[in-house]
Amino acid sequence: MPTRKPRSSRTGRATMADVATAAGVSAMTVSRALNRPDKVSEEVRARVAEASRRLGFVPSRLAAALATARSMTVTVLIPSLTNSVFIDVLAGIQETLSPHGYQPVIGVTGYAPEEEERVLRTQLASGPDGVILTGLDHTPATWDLLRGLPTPVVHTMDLARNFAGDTDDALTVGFSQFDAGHAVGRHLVERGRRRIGLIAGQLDPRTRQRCDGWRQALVEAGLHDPALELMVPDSTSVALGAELLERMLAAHPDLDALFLCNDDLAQGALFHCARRGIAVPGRLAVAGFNDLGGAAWTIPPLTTVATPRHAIGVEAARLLLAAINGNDNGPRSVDLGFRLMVRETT
Amino acid sequence: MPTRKPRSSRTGRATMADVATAAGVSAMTVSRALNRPDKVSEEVRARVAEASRRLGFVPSRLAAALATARSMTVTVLIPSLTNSVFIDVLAGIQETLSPHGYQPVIGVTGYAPEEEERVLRTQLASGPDGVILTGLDHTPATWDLLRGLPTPVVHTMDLARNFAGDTDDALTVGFSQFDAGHAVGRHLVERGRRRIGLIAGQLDPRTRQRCDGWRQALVEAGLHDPALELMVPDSTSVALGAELLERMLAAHPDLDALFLCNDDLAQGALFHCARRGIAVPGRLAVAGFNDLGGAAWTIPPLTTVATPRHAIGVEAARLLLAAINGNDNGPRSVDLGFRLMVRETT
DNA sequence: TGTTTCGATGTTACCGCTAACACCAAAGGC
DNA sequence: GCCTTTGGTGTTAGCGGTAACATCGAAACA
Repeated sequence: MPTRKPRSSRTGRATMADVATAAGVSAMTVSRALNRPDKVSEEVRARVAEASRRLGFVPSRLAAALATARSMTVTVLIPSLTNSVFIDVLAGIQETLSPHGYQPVIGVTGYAPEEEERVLRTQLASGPDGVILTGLDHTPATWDLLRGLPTPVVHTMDLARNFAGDTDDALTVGFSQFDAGHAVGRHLVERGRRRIGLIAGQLDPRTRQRCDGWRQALVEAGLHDPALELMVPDSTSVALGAELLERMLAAHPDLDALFLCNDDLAQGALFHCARRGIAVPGRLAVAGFNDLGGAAWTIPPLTTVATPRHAIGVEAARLLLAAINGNDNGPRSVDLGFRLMVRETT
Repeated sequence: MPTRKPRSSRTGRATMADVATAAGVSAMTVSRALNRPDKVSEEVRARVAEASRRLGFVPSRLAAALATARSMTVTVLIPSLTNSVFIDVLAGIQETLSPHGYQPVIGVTGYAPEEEERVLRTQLASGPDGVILTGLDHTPATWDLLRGLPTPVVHTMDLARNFAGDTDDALTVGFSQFDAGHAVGRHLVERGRRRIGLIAGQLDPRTRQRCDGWRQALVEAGLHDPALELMVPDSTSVALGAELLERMLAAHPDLDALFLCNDDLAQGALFHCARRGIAVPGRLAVAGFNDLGGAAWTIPPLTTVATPRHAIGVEAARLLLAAINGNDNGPRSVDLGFRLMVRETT
């Protein structure tokens, strides 16, 4: 009867104890050899490495996490996976956390604070070392949860000072959506436009802030006409942009400028103009938002607002890492600004 | 002196033992009340629920995972976060796994099999209950790792039968990249084009298969000219498409049709044509690949190949869930096909 | 009425790792 | 030469759950 290898684990995988036996040392020494090599003699280190390799040992992060109370994961909650804005933020987060051994774990909230609360609850069960959220509009229960957390929390895409609620002195990384919207409004005004409209979809708080900023700029110029605002809850798309512009022009043929709260809407609007022979910017000026991939490559190239999405992810992750490591003396709120990209549609 | 609440945990959070004490039962009963309510009397169930709520108890998934050897996580490895193709797949996976309580954990491989191996290694340390990979081109060591896994593995975006290596009878979900490329090539030939070029970036194995299919179609028609192939390793973008088309036209002004291996390249090509006054499809036919968001909204609308990205994610997750639950008698390879979207650029 | 059955609950022993402390031999100080 | 330091290693206990088995009272049965 052949002796079986002493793979003790239920999963059939080698455990630290197996490696210890094979290397003729204790489990603790194996742990040290792997995690704090300087604490172990060179000879033993080599024996452990060899045994470990031979058995194909993969240390269980689960067990380590349980023992050390550090999971090396970070919960990241975003509204949607299909909106490239959040994916860019996520990419920045992932690139920054990864080299430090932290694993982002993604939750999708569908733009709904209640769903966010639910997802956060389930994610907290796996004991993340930090949390990154989108926006500051959370349910009261979510704020309670966050307050009770022993780990740091960073909010992105918005700034505490722009939020109309108690933010608990939270860590925030973003830019002023209001100011960005305002800048677009003012730009259209300065271009001499008088009948300036607004089209928005996906009415999350950030979109609303942009709209508020735009409205404010128009009010300041004495040009605001509520009839020229078309806001729908549907998620944005090129098709929606074309459709909404058509509706708006039917009702207000005198429209001479338009702010669309996301570039895909703007792209749809440009398409509609091309199809209908509406001169851009001759008869209608068009501005978008976000400076997504193709914005510089529409015809004519789209005026829009470049938002620092990737940088927000990077900075949020940095702030979080600092907080995890106990550096709580850095900035609590980081404003990464935005840039109005004036191209040829205005 | 006020008595402190018996929060035993290091993290300050309530543990199951705390809830047990509060409810006047044993920890095991709490566990049962939460996980198998039918095994517990209604009265105790209520007491546990109440105590649990009062203490804000969140059961530690880590501890549960360690005890049950089920982490309820699935490792998902994708080449890039910024390519929307993989995000669409990911969204399908996430939507499908989530209702079953499984949490996708994402790893980014940067299109490099060696990096994939490295990322996989670190991810396996957290004991996922399943693995979903992109493509079938893995390092030998990766294949070894996968073979040794006690959990199921699904490969996406490709089909075992199209792969020129040993796939170990792996579970695969995808479509034939080769056939899709071939369909585009044949379509351009059938439109009567004679000087048909190819532009490709991001030369991963799937892109290469598309190119191979296209080439085969041209060879079959006796129209293949290697000089009309322009393949670069850079990642694709609208800007790159415009630039590469300019280069190709400079060298081959007689070009009358072009297949670009991704829609963003095609969009750039269309932009270049508009700028240079090149009639599409009059003088030059253009076809893209993937049917990304704006493809139907270019001017003119882009002929491209619609790929079932979301469905691939959904189906991959389904297959994986079935395998996790021991249903190994389903299909091992799922071909979700593709659709040639003939619009106005060809 | 005594025995069996069964549903509800408790006990024990881990899962795989690491913190904290114990231990021990060799090196260093006086 | 004796006592302290020190570097290397082992031991013990426990992280927060759960599987498996033990227990026990009441209902069901003979």
